[in-house]
Amino acid sequence: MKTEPDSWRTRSVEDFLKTLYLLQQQHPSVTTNQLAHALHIAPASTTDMIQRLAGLAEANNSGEFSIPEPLVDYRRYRGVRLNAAGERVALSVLRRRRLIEQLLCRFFGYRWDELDDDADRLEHAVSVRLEQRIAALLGYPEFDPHGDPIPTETGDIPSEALVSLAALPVGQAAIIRRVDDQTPEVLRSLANLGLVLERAVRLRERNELNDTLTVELGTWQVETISLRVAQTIAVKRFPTYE
Amino acid sequence: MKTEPDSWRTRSVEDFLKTLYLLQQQHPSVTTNQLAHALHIAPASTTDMIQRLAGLAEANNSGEFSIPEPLVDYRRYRGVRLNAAGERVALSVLRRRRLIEQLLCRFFGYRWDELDDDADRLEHAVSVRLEQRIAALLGYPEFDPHGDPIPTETGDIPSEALVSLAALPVGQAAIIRRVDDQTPEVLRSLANLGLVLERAVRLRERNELNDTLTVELGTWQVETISLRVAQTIAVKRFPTYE
DNA sequence: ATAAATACTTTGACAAGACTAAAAAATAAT
DNA sequence: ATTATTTTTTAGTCTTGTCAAAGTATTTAT
Repeated sequence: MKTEPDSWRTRSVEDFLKTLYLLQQQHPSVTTNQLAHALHIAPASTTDMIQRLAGLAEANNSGEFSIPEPLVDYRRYRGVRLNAAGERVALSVLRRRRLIEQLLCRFFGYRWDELDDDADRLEHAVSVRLEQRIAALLGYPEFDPHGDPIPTETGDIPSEALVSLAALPVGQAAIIRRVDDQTPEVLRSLANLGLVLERAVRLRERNELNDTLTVELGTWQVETISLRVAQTIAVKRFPTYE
Repeated sequence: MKTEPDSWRTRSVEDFLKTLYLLQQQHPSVTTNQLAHALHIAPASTTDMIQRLAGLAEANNSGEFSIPEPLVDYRRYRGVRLNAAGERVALSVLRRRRLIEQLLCRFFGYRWDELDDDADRLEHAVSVRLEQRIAALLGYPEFDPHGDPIPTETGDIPSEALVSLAALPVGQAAIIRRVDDQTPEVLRSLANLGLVLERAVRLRERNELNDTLTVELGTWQVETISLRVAQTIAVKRFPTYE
């Protein structure tokens, strides 16, 4: 009876749990199709995976493939959710991913819009030991290059009281902490405008007519961005500015 | 007609080419069994792979699996060799591998006997871009943590005139440049004795009776090692010492 | 209330990689 | 030179992960 640990944590299982976790942040219950779309696999394959992770593997094609315990709650046609065990796994995957992203930025000069490809590939190749060393080398960072929190080894999630840049009152200063958009083009254009993590900004004007916002950066620079993009920028309110 | 490049460079193909290259350093023509043993796969699987890489894929089970051009010369029952194209690929795999090993040592504090597991996993997950950045971060190193040369991007192999520590005349001083043994236990014990890369040593005595060598390290330290191990230690002769 | 549209599941298939068993070729021994 | 042994190859099978197509369930709109 081989006890080779974690042999069930294949690439596709880890991707699945991570993606499910992220989708759950927005929708309380996640549908097969949402998952299939996010994972770029067919709905049929998604159903397959869900059933395996719910512990209903028997009937299917998928050999034995034993998972130690169910990782999701699932009722057919009714969507799927991570249970406590599944969430633990998802958080550990997310931790590794975000540490890798931070490493690529800080030590290898990647821009925040160039991370996806390489992080995807490394994510499943980094051992626990290397993950720990990366965390140490980076000084145990709490946030990744997009400002997303990096779960700790025990599964705690660092957090700050953040609001959307779009929701800031006019005149209020704040510091950019997180950008939820992942589109490379958007990230690049934000960086070009100077809207990067830890940058202090002040909301100068809200133009409801054409759905734009004008913000001040430093004393002289003034930039205009769309309301839609501003909603994806999470900021920490800051009492004084300049 | 999709031109997705390098989709044929799977993990097993890269491992195969790398291993074949290393075996060729010692034996001019490499047998199926040698490869099977080194790769830890069955001889039958090895034959399969050889035939695919030689461009003889048709008859077999292996779907289409198109390789752009043959990478090995092969005559059945007569062994296999890399051709020029295959050697180029092998060297690029080896470069990536050795850069990774150097990175793990220099930035993540791995000892030279701890590299194998993690390097094996990362080897196939590092993109060309990341490989270039690693090389830059490390200052374009010429040798890996065991002293093996790191091929350049153009496939050149840095070299020095080295001899085995076992072949040194008594009294001769030299600098340790490479250790060919990969066994973790041996590497660890060498490191414990102080026999590490770049360390200066002088051969004090050769004891033919019990096949051992005695070497001086610095002024005071004297250590004894077996002739067998000494043969795997490549050194650069050094005119003066101390 | 029922037809149409949408969402989900099942079935069957395929590809890559690896294995076992048995046949064939090459090498060694008598 | 013939037989025995070893090595290599062939043939067939298994596992994991993927997809397409067709069938079933649920929801929506009229």
